[in-house]
Parts: sequence; structure tokens; C-alpha cells
Amino acid sequence: MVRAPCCEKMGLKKGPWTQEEDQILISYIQQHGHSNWRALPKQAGLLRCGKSCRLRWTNYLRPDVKRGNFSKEEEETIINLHELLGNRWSAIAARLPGRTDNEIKNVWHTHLKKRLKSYQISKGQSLTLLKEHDSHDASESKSMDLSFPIQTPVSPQDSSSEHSSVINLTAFPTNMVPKDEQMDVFETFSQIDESLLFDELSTENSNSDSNVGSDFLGITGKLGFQLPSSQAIATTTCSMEHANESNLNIDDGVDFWYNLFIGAGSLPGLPEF
DNA sequence: AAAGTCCGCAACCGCGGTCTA
DNA sequence: CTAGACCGCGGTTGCGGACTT
Repeated sequence: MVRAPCCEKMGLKKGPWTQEEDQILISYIQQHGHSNWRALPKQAGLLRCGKSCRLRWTNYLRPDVKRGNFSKEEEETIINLHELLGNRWSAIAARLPGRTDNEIKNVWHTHLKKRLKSYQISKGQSLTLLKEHDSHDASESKSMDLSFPIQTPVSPQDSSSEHSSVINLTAFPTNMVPKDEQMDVFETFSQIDESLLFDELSTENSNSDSNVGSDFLGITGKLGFQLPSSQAIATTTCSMEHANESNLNIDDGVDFWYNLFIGAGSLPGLPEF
């Protein structure tokens, strides 16, 4: 398909925006909205292409754009989400209110990427510990074999396990995701100690109501999961919304995490893959 | 103080997806 | 069904300020 260049018309301005241009764009959008970016600059009297206007508005002029430095929590969220989603900046931005994909992308490339090396090292250490922990406890722990697809969510209570039981995740529902997106981490680390998950939730929620959504991300990030993108998006979205709605506590968090991750697809509102 | 280098951020570019006539 | 128009996304660029020599 042949596409005309965005700014094919000569005379359209490029480069940094002036205050006057910003003011024109703001007042026009306040009065008329932005249903058609292509037509907007002409109607507003701006010598810019629609694309440039949209970018300026969404990344800078929009009233709900949060300016200033990123908080520690925001940075951690970006790191965890990037672990799950990769370079899907818009998907990451959707989970950080007031932040734009462009801003997050810049922060990642200028600050957070530099931390990736040390982050990966610490992640590798936790995986090593995890494997040692499993091999030590596996023979004494009750094992829960999960064959997918599971119709009914499985909770810790259902499996009559204490918080030291071991979950076999060898049979992850690979039919749910495209072949090229299937995770390999489960093939490598087939057993995950539930106590680690509980410890993680307990530590992070000791002083407040839990946000299972972010905990989920923290857990998966720290344990080294690499969820397939389609499932990661759906699960993360669902977990965050559900956690916010439910005002879950720690025990609910553990239960909920199980339901989400293990009973994937069986929770209300969780999209089918 | 001047020149050179580095770094952060805003903006641009090109592509793919979706919509519509 | 097809082609054109538009939108949104991710990668990249380049300017300007901060820092170093």
C-alpha cells in the first residue's frame, strides 16, 4: 500500500514547539476536541502536520500528563512490566497513570536500562536459590500436579497444602498462547516453591492493603518468569483491576494469585486466549 | 574561560493495524 | 474485496544544557 508522507506539504513547520503554537493547540482542542488529527492543524491555523500535533498533545500538553521525576515505585513498575511485556511502551504506560509511552521509553533508555545488568544478576541469584530450595524440600513437600487446561481454579486450600508445598508447572497451558510466545522458563524451572510466593506477598503487604496486581508483577519479575505477552497483558490487567476492586488482604492475595496464574482463563473478566 | 564530550528529552520517521468508502 | 486515509506504536535522531578537561 502506498502511503503519502505525513508532512508531504512543503511549508509545514518541524522542530520544537513555541508557546504560541502550544496555546493555539490547547485552546483548539479544548473547544473542538481532536477527532481528526489530520484536519486539526489546518482548522486550528497551525503550520504543523497532524502527527506532530497529536504527539505534542499526548506527550506534553494533555492536562493529565504528570511531569517531573519518576518515583521509585514507578521505576520498579516499569522494570517489572518491561520484564513481562518487553518494549511495549504503550502497554506499560497504560499502567502508569499520567505517564506517556515516550516518557517511559526515554526513562528506560537513559536510566533503567543501565540497571538491567545488576537486576539480571540479582534475578539469576534468586533463581539459583530457588532451585536449591526446591531440590532440598521437594521430597518432603506435598506436590500439586497441575494438568492444563484447568476448568476450576485451584487454591492452596483446595490442594490441602501448607505454604511450603511445591507446585508443578510443567504442564503450562501452551495451547493458550502462540507457539513463538510460549515461555521457556517453565521448562527450565519446573517447580516453584509456594512459600516464596507467600513470603513475597507477606513482605510487600505487611503495612498496607495489598495490591495483588503489582505483587504479581514483583513476584514474576523476581522469580524470573517471562510470561507470554498476550497472557501477561491479560493477567496483569485483570489482577490489577480485581485487586483494586476487591481490596484484598495477604491471604486473599495468595489465593487470588493462585487463581489467576494457575486457573488462567477461569476467573470472571479474564479474557480468553 | 573555552572547547569538547556526554546525557536527557522532545520530536521525528516509518511501519503496521484499523477503518471506511 | 480493495485501496486510501488515518491513527498509534516503537525506534531513532538531534538539539540544548550539563559536565569535564
